[in-house]
Amino acid sequence: MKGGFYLNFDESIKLIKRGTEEIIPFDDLEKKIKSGRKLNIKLGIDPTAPDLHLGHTVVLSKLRNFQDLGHKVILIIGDFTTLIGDPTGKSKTRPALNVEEINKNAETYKTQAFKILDKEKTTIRYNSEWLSKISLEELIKLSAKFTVARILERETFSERLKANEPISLHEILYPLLQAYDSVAINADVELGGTDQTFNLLIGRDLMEKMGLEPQVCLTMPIIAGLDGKQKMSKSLGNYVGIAEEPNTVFGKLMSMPDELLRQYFILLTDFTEDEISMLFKKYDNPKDIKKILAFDITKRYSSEEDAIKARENFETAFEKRSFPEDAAEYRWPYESENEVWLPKLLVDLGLLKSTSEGKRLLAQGAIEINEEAINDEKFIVKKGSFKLKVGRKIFARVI
RNA sequence: GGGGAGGUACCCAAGCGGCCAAAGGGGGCGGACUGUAAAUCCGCUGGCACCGCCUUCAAAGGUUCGAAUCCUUUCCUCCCCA
Repeated sequence: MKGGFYLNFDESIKLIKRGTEEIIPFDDLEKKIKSGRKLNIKLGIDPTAPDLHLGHTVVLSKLRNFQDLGHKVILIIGDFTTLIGDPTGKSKTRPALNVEEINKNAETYKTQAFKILDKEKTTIRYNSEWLSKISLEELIKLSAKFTVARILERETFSERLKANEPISLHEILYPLLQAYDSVAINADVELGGTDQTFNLLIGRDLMEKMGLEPQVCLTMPIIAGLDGKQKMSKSLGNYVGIAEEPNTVFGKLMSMPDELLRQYFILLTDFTEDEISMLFKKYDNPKDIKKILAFDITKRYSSEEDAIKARENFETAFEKRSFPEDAAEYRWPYESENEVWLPKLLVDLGLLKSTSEGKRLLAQGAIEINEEAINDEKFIVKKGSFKLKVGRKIFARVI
């Protein structure tokens, strides 16, 4: 996996195909690979969501495959297109971001993406570089190459139309601009999730219309989030971020639905199909397989040491339901007060949002101090060191 | 440009002068049960030292003892016609 290596044609194709949803058209990909050229592999990045989650890694890992085969990856930061915001999957128009936010997000993105990509083999471009220079005349000529019907046939738009939801005029330009990126860098292959199929195809179309060798569109499945139903996304809260605490990553993965196990293995790890099948044969309890998955992914984005700790933490906190050794430590947050209403303390420690919530949890017997449930809504805590458990997931040592 | 329908809590959606901190569903959280999860059952779900007070029903004003509900203006969305 690490570093470049040589594979013959069939092996290369096999590596590229693993886990993909569609390659359009597959023949063109074969031709391009056969040519022996160093290919331009494009991925467009939306700088609105700085925190990468496992959903993003699916595509990034595929890019990494291309890098390992010696090709050139070009990440395009959509600093210009973000003025529009990709309408894909959105029922609402997005607010535009300002320059500082975009730059900050792009930086965060880069640091996280290089956990997967080979920095040396990655080129980063900002699409304002060429898009901001397009004149109105050029834009008109560009948009003349596509019909309204063609653009509106896309699901996102047609659904919104049907549902009487708004579509702003500028949103329909988005696919065109993304397509223009492909022209600007002369892409050979563009990657994306299946939700990007339409945009990728428009890129292919435009390249052809402008006399370039059209790009191959390669789509990866969109992985379902921890709820097992909707796609993984930060706004839905069903995500596992790669920069999250090892304990969190491990814990979240352990709470995913069983049905997703196989898919996660294929798209998020390097286990081969055979190895995965072996695991399923070897273990009866999906929990054990999940632990292997959680361990592998935690290790991938943190370290082996962290992964071991996270696994231990999980075992003590959830399997044995005892208090984890390395629970986060918190200092008594007051200078003069030596005792305080418990919900107030929880808020001041940043563990809860409101005292009302704390009061509710108390009423539900969800808060424990030194492993003893507190049921008194008016409970006063005294300064000193103690173990605090709130609900199932929050553990803290107050000192 | 003309006519009509709308904007309610995280989301969908009731309410159309007081009994509304606002039905119902979804989601989330907690408890039970488990394999950690799913499914199921029960409970909670604006804030505040909290049997009371404070801020919420697109925004700003107004009517009223009293407004999410009535009036005015503004902003936003959809539909039909041109």
